[in-house]
Amino acid sequence: MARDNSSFYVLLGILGEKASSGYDIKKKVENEIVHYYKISNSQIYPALKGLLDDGYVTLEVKRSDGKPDRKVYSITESGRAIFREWLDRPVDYQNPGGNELLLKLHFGSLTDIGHNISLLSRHREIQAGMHSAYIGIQKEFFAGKIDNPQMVYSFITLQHGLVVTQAGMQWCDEAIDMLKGLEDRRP
Amino acid sequence: MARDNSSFYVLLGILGEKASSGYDIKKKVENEIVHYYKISNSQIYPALKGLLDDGYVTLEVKRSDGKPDRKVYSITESGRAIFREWLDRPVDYQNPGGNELLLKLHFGSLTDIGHNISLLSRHREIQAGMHSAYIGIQKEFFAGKIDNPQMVYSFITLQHGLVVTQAGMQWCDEAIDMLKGLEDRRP
DNA sequence: GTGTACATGTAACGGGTTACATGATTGC
DNA sequence: GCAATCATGTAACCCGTTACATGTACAC
Repeated sequence: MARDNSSFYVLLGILGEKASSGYDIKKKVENEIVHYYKISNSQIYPALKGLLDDGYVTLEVKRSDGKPDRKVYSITESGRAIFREWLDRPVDYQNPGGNELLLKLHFGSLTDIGHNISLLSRHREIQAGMHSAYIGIQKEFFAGKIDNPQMVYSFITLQHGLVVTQAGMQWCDEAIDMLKGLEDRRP
Repeated sequence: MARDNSSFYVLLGILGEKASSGYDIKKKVENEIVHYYKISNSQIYPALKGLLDDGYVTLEVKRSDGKPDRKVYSITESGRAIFREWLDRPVDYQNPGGNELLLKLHFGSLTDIGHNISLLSRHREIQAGMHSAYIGIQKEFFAGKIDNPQMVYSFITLQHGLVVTQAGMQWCDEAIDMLKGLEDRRP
């Protein structure tokens, strides 16, 4: 695949569930994945063309009178394979946005539970690492005095990091528990 | 200003505290603002040139033998004005990253406490709105059965939204309290 | 002699956004 | 008569990243 970003995989993931047109995909993202992912027409349509060129999808044009023609794309075996490969690859924490994990979990049922648990465990570790780093900085704050107006603002941004990483850890724990429950019931 | 993104304002904010070279700015961002902002050389150096052209900064070249020359930039009155104007402008929640609030709070001591409180209040409202939307979706989940493996993953991503917005609200409350404390002591 | 800190920059690329273009049908 | 929904797409732009280019001095 020429371009190797998450949007290609989102398309493949959606097409993996159901053959769809660009329009369908847009709607689906807007209705279901909105909260942590966005996609625009100028990404979707060229990307679909690219996927078609690479043989990851096939195209069928459906004519319907009254409404415009629909170009319905279906995933191929090689498309499924490359998508699965992406799903199973560890999350890239370098590139920003940070929603790649959410995206992969969204499609979590397309791989095995153990893999999703390990994605979450790794995320938990990273959050924990950041959290304890923030705790370290917080201790320095408390060692000095925090009455200085400039420091209050630094403290507030620090506090943000603390609260968010804390919440992230909590979320991971809950999610892992939930998946372990599933795993026990369906081994 | 030709380009109107946060990086320009970060530069102005840093220069507002102290006249610095591009190198100094890079270090400062790496040491102090890392957690929610990154900047690279290829942004800094052209941006400084742009600020100079627009008259928001002035340049003084300091020669030092042994080490390379330092190009030290100082903010001008018009630079301060435009920075202050940015600070006082409400956070743009459209553009992603979502760290503009953190950035503005980082420089919070350069505007008045009341303004920072209102930034935080607005943020709290937005978080609260999202949170209750998530609660609504969660109710739908509980109405049906969550045993379906596909739904577990949707539930997990939903849970992420819930936990994170919850934490965001908590953070806002703490921060607002802190700033109100300051306000009372220095009115 | 190897790496790190100091210091300034450019080129190419990549991914995403906004805005625009087109055009039929349905409901108010 | 106007807006919304269906449906596909392009062009321009913007912001940011990676990688590269160049060169000194000091510490190990």
